Amino acid sequence: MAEDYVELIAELIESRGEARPVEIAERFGVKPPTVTKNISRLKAAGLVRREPYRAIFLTDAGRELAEACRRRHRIVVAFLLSLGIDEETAERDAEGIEHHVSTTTLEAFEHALLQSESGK
Amino acid sequence: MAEDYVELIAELIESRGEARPVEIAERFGVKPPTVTKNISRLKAAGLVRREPYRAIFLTDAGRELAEACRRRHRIVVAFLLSLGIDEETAERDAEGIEHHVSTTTLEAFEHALLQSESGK
DNA sequence: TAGATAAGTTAGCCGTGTCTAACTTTGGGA
DNA sequence: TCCCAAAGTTAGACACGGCTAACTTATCTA
Ligand SMILES: [Mn+2]
Ligand SMILES: [Mn+2]
Ligand SMILES: [Mn+2]
Ligand SMILES: [Mn+2]
Repeated sequence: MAEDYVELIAELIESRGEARPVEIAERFGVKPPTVTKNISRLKAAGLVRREPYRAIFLTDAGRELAEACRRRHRIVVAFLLSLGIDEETAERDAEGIEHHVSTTTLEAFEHALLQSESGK
Repeated sequence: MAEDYVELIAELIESRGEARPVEIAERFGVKPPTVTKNISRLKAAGLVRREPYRAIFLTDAGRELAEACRRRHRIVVAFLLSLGIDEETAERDAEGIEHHVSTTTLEAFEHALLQSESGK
């Protein structure tokens, strides 16, 4: 869960300028109290900094995790697309697959990606 | 959870002749009470048939699910192996990835597998 | 500069999946 | 045959991630 949250928070800060619980709730298809509770857990885990009723910020640890997750996400999606899978499905499946891809497998995906690009 | 359980149960019945909670607990690295509770849930879901203190059997629905899962598992592992990933990692990652692979993606994996075989 | 409305939180519930401690049943060997 | 160790179950606890209902805070607008 933490991974998806910090990833989204980083994206919201980048695109909207700030990360707000409403947006998070909408994107995850979840109700606001669920977001409140999960953000508290992220805060307890030291990934997020925030005061009640205000926007959400990432700590250094949170930002690092977010970057790693976003990179991994992009690689998994690109890899699935390179297999000829449609964008809709690639995006949806990647959202689950990304959390189970070891460094080894991620590297294999990157390598295969390079191959498919050169052979295009 | 159900998917991993019926998969293992089918494998144990095939190899050992019967599926016993101890074995399941060991394979999943979980304690016996956890298995008891989860088996109850499988029974409630109509995937498993069983009386207390006896071996576990799959219902028709359970057997069908198990077959689908085992097939999907094999394809995901074979696909990862075809990428040059070591068996250890392929098996471990597949165990998580399999639950997030749509039919579309599974077919893409199969297709890529055929390509890699012909191009070997 | 109020309200009204939107956003956010709190409290309390639920199901899942895990655990430990303590109990019961089963089945094989003396 | 009977007893004991292994297998299995029950009870009760906990964390996670979801929900609704009800409340509080912030903000925008008339
Ligand atoms: Mn994800
Ligand atoms: Mn993602
Ligand atoms: Mn699995
Ligand atoms: Mn599997």
